Amino acid sequence: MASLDEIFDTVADSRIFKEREKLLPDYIPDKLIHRDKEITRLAHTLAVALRGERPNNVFIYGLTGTGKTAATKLVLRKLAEKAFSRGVKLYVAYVNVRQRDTPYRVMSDIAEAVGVRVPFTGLSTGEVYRRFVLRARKMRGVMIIVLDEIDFLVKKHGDDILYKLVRVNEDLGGNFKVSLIGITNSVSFVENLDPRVKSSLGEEEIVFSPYNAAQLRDILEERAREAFKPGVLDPDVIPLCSALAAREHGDARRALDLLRVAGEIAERRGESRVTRSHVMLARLEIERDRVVDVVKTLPLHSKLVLAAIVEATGGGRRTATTGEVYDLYKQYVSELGLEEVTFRRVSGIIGELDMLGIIRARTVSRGRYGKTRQIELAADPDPVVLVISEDPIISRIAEKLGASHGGSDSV
DNA sequence: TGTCCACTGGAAGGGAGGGCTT
DNA sequence: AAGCCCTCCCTTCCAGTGGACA
Repeated sequence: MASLDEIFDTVADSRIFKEREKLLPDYIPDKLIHRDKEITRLAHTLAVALRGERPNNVFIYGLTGTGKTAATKLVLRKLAEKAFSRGVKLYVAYVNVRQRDTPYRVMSDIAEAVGVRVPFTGLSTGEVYRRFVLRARKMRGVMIIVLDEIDFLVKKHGDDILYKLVRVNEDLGGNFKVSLIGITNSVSFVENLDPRVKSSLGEEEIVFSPYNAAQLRDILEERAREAFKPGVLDPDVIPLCSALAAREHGDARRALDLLRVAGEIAERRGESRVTRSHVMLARLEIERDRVVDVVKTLPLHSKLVLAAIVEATGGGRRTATTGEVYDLYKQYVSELGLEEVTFRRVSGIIGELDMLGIIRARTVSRGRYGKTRQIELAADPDPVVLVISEDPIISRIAEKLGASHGGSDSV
């Protein structure tokens, strides 16, 4: 174990990083390579705001890590600077709808962007909207509202709020104009929108296609130049990160994460170069952290269902059905002296765990033997069991779990 | 060819816990 | 304090459903 002194010194006098922040997901460089076309398009569309006109609403499509958010933020940042220097009133509300996942929270963020203070609960969504409109009517200027990952909102809460926002200008008089940018990685969700919302939001559409491995390499090289000290990266590190990320539909964020975490691992070990093996370790560490984060925040019964899945699948060695999982779950619950949730709920929880990528559940029909889901563990069972055993209420059964899968298939 | 299993997945609603306004 | 409203987790009810089997 290194002494604290040593830890602080190795990090403070990093041999690896020059500016690690340049690899963080929220860092947006001044130039995004391989996205010139898209950025130009968006800039042209939004530029009319500088004349005080309302830009067309824009719909932006593209898979995760294709630069949609970064490009949008970049253009808006520059636009805001330009507006400021020209004395044009421009307001921007950026809302990530996955994090702010209710109509109420979305609406409060929008209201706060024009200076309306709203409590985080207690009001109706309609009231927040009314206050926003009241304030906005007294203002002049252009407002651009970005709804990132908009599909999440619609999936959970329908398109009522979009319908309202799309028509907000009718409530505003003429001095304050609102335009919307919707960002989504799901093309299919657009089909289910109210046709009026669809046509209004889609006044302009921009598609971000995935990066290929060569483009990812360019991006990483550019960023690595700023982030790392010269010469610390082994020559095959960037190609490896790009190749791994390209395999996952050209996700640049993923590639940057790999590179950053690989560097962090090298640094932690006090090594002076980043190698292939650091990248492979980074891959495991990233996945592990994700699993830990997700499982930690699960409600009690979801953890229990997950525990049941771990046991029913023998720590990921076989598949299990919903019925098997439910039986085990019931056992745990009675052992712990808790009340059980219904079958329907367990089925719902299984669906949620699938969405979170902790398990994979395929519905299959076994003919005479009914229709069920075939459930397999998608995550490494070790971190799952670890986190579950940290929950004071259920740690007792987690001990059994640890024994049952035995850590035999650990990393 | 129809039956029937073991579920799925949609819909509606409830109530606890939070916090607002008046 | 009363009266609302919101979110989260959950319940109840129920109409499907793919395909092995008789």
